[in-house]
Amino acid sequence: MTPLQGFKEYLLQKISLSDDDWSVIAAACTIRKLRKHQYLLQEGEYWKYHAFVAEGCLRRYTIDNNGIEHIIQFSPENWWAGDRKSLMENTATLYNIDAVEASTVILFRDEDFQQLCARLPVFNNLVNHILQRSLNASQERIQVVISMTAEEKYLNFITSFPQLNNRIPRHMLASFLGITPESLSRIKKKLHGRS
Amino acid sequence: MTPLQGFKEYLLQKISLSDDDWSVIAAACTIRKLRKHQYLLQEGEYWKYHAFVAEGCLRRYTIDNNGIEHIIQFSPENWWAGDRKSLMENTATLYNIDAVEASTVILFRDEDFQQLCARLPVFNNLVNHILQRSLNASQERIQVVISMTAEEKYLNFITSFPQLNNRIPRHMLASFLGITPESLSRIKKKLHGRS
DNA sequence: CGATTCTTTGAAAACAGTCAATCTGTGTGG
DNA sequence: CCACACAGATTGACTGTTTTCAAAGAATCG
Repeated sequence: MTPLQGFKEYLLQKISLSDDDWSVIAAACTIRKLRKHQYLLQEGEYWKYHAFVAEGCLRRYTIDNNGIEHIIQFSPENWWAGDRKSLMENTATLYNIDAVEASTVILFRDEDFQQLCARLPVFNNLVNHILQRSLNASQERIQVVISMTAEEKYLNFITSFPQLNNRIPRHMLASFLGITPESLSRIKKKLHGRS
Repeated sequence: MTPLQGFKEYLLQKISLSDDDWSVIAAACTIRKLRKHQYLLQEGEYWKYHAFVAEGCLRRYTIDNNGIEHIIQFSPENWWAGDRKSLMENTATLYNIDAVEASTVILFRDEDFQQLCARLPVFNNLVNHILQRSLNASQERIQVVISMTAEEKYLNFITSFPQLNNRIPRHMLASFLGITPESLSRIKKKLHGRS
């Protein structure tokens, strides 16, 4: 299945589209392949797109003064990525986004995306819906990180995102959970006995 | 200034509205006064509104198995409150929302709110804009809690939200930062010397 | 292979949490 | 108006968790 077909299926799962609607959308799509570790966005740049992850997995993170990465979010296939803040406010982004695995993203220039929203109300609704879902997910994550111990956060992750657990290097999982790789290693040892 | 006038000013700061537009909006408003500690929403209930905080300050929090409160968010005047997840998915809410101070909120029933969005595109845009801002704020908060020590989180809070610092009891600030009241007390002592 | 990066392990130190007691301020009822 | 009760805030001693630093094993990639 091509990335575009994947995106079409994703859309059809959520909303109903005529063939015409789809051609309008498809016309605005740009496909970009990313190799593992390749940047989609780097701190200081200006983000101008909306990005749908068709294949692979991206991460969004910051780097602190000590050079430590802090992963805000993973975006596996069928999720969206980007930095709406940079886009909305036309400011330099504070985040880095790169590919955890070789990935394929579908890019929309913001102008095209806004036109799609204006032209296809159903598309606009979907966008809002996704925004709300993102906000919900974000707030659940806040609750997790302010209320749980390292071990609880790990357990919560492997039950909430079992499919991601195997795809992501441990040090990135540690960074996502807000703990050190050493701590994560010890927690795993304690829980699973080995490996 | 009445709560409704406050809301009107808030809107006019962000979007332009004709008098007719405003009367349509005002017609959908319900005003609710909350005493300190009074609930707007309690875990297990179904949330059906959109709520604008005109005066005072609300908090949204969960209570864990040990009976400890974890504050996800404060909503002072000119912010929105509620639980979109419960609203969207028609599920029992996982959160509690109550008044930190005596407060006034403006409530919109969801049906009315949707009608406003459909009827006034400019209102719909504002809602999206707020949603995006909320998401940005949420993600900044995630970064703070996964990357900073207790002391850094406290310092970040008092510089980012100086106006809130004086209005909120210390134990609630501790809960918001994800630390214990005792730890917060010691951090303050260390930093400010006293009080 | 060989080099780099990732992961694990160990020991020590820093950090934050717990429990219990004391102190403070506020508000209420006698 | 005072005294008391109560919730919130602070302090101290202790415990437990997590980090740090250093090193040794895996795994991965060119």
